[in-house]
Amino acid sequence: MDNILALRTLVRVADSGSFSEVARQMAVAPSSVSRQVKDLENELGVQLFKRTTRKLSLTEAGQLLYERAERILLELDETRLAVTEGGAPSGTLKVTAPTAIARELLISVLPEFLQTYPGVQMVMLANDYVLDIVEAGVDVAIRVGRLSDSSLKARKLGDSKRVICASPEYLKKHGIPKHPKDLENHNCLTFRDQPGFNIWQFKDGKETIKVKATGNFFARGSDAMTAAALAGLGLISMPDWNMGVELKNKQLKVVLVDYPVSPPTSPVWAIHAHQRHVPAKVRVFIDFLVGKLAHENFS
Amino acid sequence: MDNILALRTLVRVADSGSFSEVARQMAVAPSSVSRQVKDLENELGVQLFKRTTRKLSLTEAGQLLYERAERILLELDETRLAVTEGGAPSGTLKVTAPTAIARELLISVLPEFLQTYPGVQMVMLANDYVLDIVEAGVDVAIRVGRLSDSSLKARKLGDSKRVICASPEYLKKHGIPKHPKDLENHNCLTFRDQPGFNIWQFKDGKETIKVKATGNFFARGSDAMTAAALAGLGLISMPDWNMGVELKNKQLKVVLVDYPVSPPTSPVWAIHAHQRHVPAKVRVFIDFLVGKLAHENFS
DNA sequence: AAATACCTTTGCGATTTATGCACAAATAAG
DNA sequence: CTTATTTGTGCATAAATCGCAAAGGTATTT
Repeated sequence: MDNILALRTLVRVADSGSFSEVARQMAVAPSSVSRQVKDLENELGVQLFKRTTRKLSLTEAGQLLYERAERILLELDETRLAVTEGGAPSGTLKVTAPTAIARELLISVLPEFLQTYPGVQMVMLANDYVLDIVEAGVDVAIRVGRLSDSSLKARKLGDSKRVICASPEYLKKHGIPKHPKDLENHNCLTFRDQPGFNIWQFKDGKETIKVKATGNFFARGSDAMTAAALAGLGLISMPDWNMGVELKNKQLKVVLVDYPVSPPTSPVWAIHAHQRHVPAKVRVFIDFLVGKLAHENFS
Repeated sequence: MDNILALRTLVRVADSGSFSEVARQMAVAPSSVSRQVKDLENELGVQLFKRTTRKLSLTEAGQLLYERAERILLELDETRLAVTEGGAPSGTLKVTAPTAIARELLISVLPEFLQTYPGVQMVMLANDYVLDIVEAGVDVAIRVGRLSDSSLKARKLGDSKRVICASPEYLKKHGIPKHPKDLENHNCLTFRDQPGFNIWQFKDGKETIKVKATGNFFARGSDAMTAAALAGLGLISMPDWNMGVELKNKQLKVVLVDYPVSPPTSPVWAIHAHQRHVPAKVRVFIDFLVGKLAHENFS
């Protein structure tokens, strides 16, 4: 009775009342139908059909098996649908991303994503240290820059540019720098915990321009930096994705657009565990990110 | 997902958390276990286990399938048990028998049978004409004499003797016949619708003695005959199973025991539809009859 | 009554499918 | 670093399945 096909056959035979009819429906030889039922009978040691060559009817045992088999087959089909998600992605999606990107994503794309896929629930882990995604059971991680673990599959979401920007109020008050060298006369907000934190590098054609950024404010953490810039304290040098909203809302303005900050770009990746079968929720999430970020892409 | 064995494997793997362990339990090669799970994953297009070579854990989809598969497998096992009756006979047993035998059986063996097999319910069709047992959906038929349909399986329950008997009162009043010829001076109760109804034949060694039975009462139907004999109207010639109770209770007494009525015996059969798998209820019923009737056998 | 059409079942050859074994890759433990 | 155990893969073999053809049977039709 561990042969589901035989049970399916049994049910169809009971419904149609004919072996041949079922054989035609299932596009198999009538002998195959006959044998499946016979094997079932032999295995159970019970007659399932009363057969006169011209008429079929269920025996008592057959009736019992028919009713139960129908239930079981239904449950099996429901299970298949549930497990394959019926093609529709579902389940809990555990995502980790740097805090800044997490914030950006939360504001810009996640609401629409969750609305598009109602079956998906999301857990967002926003942290700026690298965690073991398989250890933490994370489905998707957003990473910037070089990747380490090759057992993970990565998909590029775009390139992140480091840009120099400030609030319109600040620029109106102190003027807009036209050349990197102008920065030496500006208030440059810097991290203090990075080595070389105050050396800003620019490209001018093939030349590299190094500028020592100085200012009266130091912050730690990208959020604090952004807040300081918003408050008009000075210029900041930040990956553009850290300020997606502010740039879009013109709360911050990019300067020195003709002098790309060096190193020019660093890739942004969506990575996920490399397994044979990528869950639909993961696939569609990354697809969604790629689609959303293709145009309004960190710039 | 139509492979139940794979589902069983999945459940056991999920329970034990090890492919090898399951392989040992099921006495198959570890590769077999691995492949069954892999095939399941491929078929569903979903990863079921997170595998690190040393640890196994269910994925979200795997957990879903595990829970549902467990239910389904349980139902399958229950179904198998229900259909095979767990070896215990059950269901409705449709029996047909000549009215007289039906009466005898009802009184003597059926109560004990039904008590012995609580799962069995009985429908008794008592009638003296031959019906098509497959047509009528009869499980067991009791028949006397020659059998016609060879597509049916028969088992002999015993031999029925035709005997001459009368009530003790009658015999006391008119005397006990010592020789068949004595019957000519007795009141012999006869059927009227059988050809030669009034010629009673006896064996005396190799000789056949024919006696013309005459009397002042004619009846139709064995019950009426028995009733007439009980009332002391005269002697009757009847198959002994027609009067099992009356003979046992000494309400009727057999005479001429040394002169067997000819033809001497006719077999009594239990017949049932000849099918590959005889239902347990049929088997045990016939076994029960044979056992019960082996000794107190129509005599 | 004979013929016809259709259904079920069985044996057999061929194909498909599953299984075990040996070996590789990977990881935890000593 | 070595050892032992576990999972996964190819390959040869064993087992199950399928379709075809033929037989046996039963209604319906001529």
